[in-house]
Amino acid sequence: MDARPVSMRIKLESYRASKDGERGLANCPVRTVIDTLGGRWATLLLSALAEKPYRFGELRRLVPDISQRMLTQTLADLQRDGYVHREVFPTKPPSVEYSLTDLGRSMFEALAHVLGWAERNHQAVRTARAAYDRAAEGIE
Amino acid sequence: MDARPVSMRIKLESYRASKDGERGLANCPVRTVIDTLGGRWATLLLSALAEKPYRFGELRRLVPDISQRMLTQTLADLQRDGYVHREVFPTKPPSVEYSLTDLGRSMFEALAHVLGWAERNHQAVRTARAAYDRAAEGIE
DNA sequence: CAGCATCCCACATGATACTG
DNA sequence: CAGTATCATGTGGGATGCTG
Repeated sequence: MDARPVSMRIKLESYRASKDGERGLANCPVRTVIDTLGGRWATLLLSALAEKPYRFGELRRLVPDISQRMLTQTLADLQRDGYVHREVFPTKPPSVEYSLTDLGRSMFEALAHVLGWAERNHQAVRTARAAYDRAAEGIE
Repeated sequence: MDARPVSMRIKLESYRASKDGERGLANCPVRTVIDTLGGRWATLLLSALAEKPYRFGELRRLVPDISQRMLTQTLADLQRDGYVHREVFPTKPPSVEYSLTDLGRSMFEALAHVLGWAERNHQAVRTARAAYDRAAEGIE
């Protein structure tokens, strides 16, 4: 019996094409998901929407650093992948509300493990980086 | 009392600087972690190393698509963040073994939730994308 | 065997201006 | 309010050749 915890038994095969004949990483299950989440703003917007639905302008104020272009585009990417629902209210001027779908909530539940880990351990990572950089400094 | 599951209560503040005075996303706890993991090869190499330690050449054969440049660089990034331990054996010619550190194993345990979700749900994501693209097609 | 140095380009992201 | 369009740029990543 495999003594490793379940979480350690992710199969490397999951990174390859799901069907023979498909080449490269285009069809890789993991990359299908990570490519969208790896962007600079996706996890941030997902965290906001996990809290509650928000409108475009509210998100903009919530994340002042994001440009309007990237806010629009990231939301579109998340909607395209089925994580986010976009609802237009034909008021005047119009308002648009964004919310997580069931798929999005399901995915965020998994992602939250990483976000939680990051909250708890980012200092350890920073410390490791500083040590690595200090060691590299001595060599040059 | 907050009825949301623990995983939903990731605080948006975690994305901001950990200390006042630090501006932008440079000091964001989540970005500190995600910036490294978001790359094209990091999760793939971590999955391999979670299985067992590997040498440079073994990793290269395991992941034929990766260029030598990116294999070296990604491993260095992972080592710098403290996820990976690099051990040089002064044989001739030299061999170098890479393995997960305790920090790396801890982090991968969280990451595995996302990888597992991706394995189980990538088809749903692909389906959502196809539907979105089909709808967009009709408009143009 | 396990890298490093160099060149190069596509693409992700930002800045700015305009619109229904 | 919630976008779109356009231009500019930094950098992630590939290709290739060299080295201890």
